[in-house]
Amino acid sequence: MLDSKQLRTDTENVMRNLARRGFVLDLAAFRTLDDRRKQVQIGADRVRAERNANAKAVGMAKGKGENTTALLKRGEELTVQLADAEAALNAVQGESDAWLMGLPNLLHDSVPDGRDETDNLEIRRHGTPRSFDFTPQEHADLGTRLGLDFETAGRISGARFVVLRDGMARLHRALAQFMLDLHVSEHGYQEIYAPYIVSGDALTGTGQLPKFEQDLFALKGDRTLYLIPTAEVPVTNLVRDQITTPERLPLRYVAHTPCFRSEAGAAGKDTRGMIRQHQFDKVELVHIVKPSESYAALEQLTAHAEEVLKRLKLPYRVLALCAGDIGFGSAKTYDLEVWLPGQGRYREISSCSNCEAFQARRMQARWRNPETGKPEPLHTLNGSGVAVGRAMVAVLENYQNGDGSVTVPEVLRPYMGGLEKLLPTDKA
RNA sequence: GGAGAGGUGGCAGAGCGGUUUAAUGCACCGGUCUUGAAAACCGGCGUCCCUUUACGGGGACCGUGAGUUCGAAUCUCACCCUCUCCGCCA
Repeated sequence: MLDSKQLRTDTENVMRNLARRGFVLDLAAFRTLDDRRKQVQIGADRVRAERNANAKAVGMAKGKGENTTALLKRGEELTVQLADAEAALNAVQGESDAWLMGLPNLLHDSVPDGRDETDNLEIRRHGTPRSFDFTPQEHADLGTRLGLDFETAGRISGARFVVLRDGMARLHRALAQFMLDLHVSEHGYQEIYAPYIVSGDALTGTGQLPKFEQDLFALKGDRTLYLIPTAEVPVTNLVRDQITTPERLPLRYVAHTPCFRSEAGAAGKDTRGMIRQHQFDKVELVHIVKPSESYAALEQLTAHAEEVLKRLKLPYRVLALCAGDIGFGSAKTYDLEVWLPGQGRYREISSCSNCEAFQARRMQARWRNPETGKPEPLHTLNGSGVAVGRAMVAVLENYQNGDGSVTVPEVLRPYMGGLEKLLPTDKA
């Protein structure tokens, strides 16, 4: 959510900024709506003030034993008037709020111009793609004899699910454990175990609702709950409705959770393999910081995610997403793309965003700024550190051998009982 | 699932239909005193919205939503959450 004061006083700049995303702010509609809201609110406040004064007068008159007939009659009139005024106010306010909730975040000045993913700006590369003396396979082909079982998953759950067996299941677990340990022991994060099912309010706080409901799995029940699409939702909401003292900042959280996405808009994309699933695991990093520190935090968070790939010795590059490709709630985003030899290209494995105050305003997450003495919105950041399923894809493709086996990356061996190689088998 | 208790400002905690629409304490900020600090004393101190150049003024908020009433933190109903006991259970 944008700052409504800024929207009113600095409308031209807000409009220009949003235009960089390709978002057209209907200035005239906003002004009309805002003026009407103001007028209706002033009217309702005035009626309510009179009603309050009248009610108080009734009390005083009764105390003195005076006749109250006229006052009571006036009170009845005012109550009717107030009901009308409040209904009008609720309608306008609702319209205004809905409109405000639908606006994306403002972009940071450093975000490059552009329309779509082809305009994203490469910032740096790390590692050199390995050269093979055989044609590297894609993970889905390579994995069939290693324990990646899409067929069985299809029978149980349908498309875009996977069953992992033996070495694959263990490798998957090892990756998550390794990442978690790195962030907790070396990067100083607090480990969080959080709910995988959340309320609509939590999702509104982080920005998935109301606009992106079609991407979520909703649960049937008396009240609507949702499966989390990312740990960002429960973990960022840890500070909702709180005023955090400055001494506690910055907060750095890490959580390993499954993520559930309906991928409603991705029909036909990446239908083969583990790249795009309805259910996948992710180790998520969240920073809650003072506004003045959020851009330093973004660099730090990104570096923490990169460290995972460095230790796994996976080649990757870092992109600054362009204005047209950046997410709804983010002011600036770096994507990490890992090299996949089977596909012969870099694929997204992490996305690190500074949401500035966008989420904090929606969820009333504040800190008391000692300079002003006032509660002010915090800045929130999140990033994958990293996606477990895609990391596994990257390990399989980069560490594959000509005989169909896969070498276990050194840093993962302690998590796999010292195992050095995953061997193919014909046993299902 | 059954029975009961309860959700009030950063925290604790009173108020249970009006005539101060939130007492009081702690914490916090400023001042007096002091070499300095503490204590004591004095004053200030919630969040959000609207309005005003400013001083100021108005409104909302006592878990959430609806209702009763001229008037609701206070009464009624529903829901959410917390705690205690019982049952079930990993």
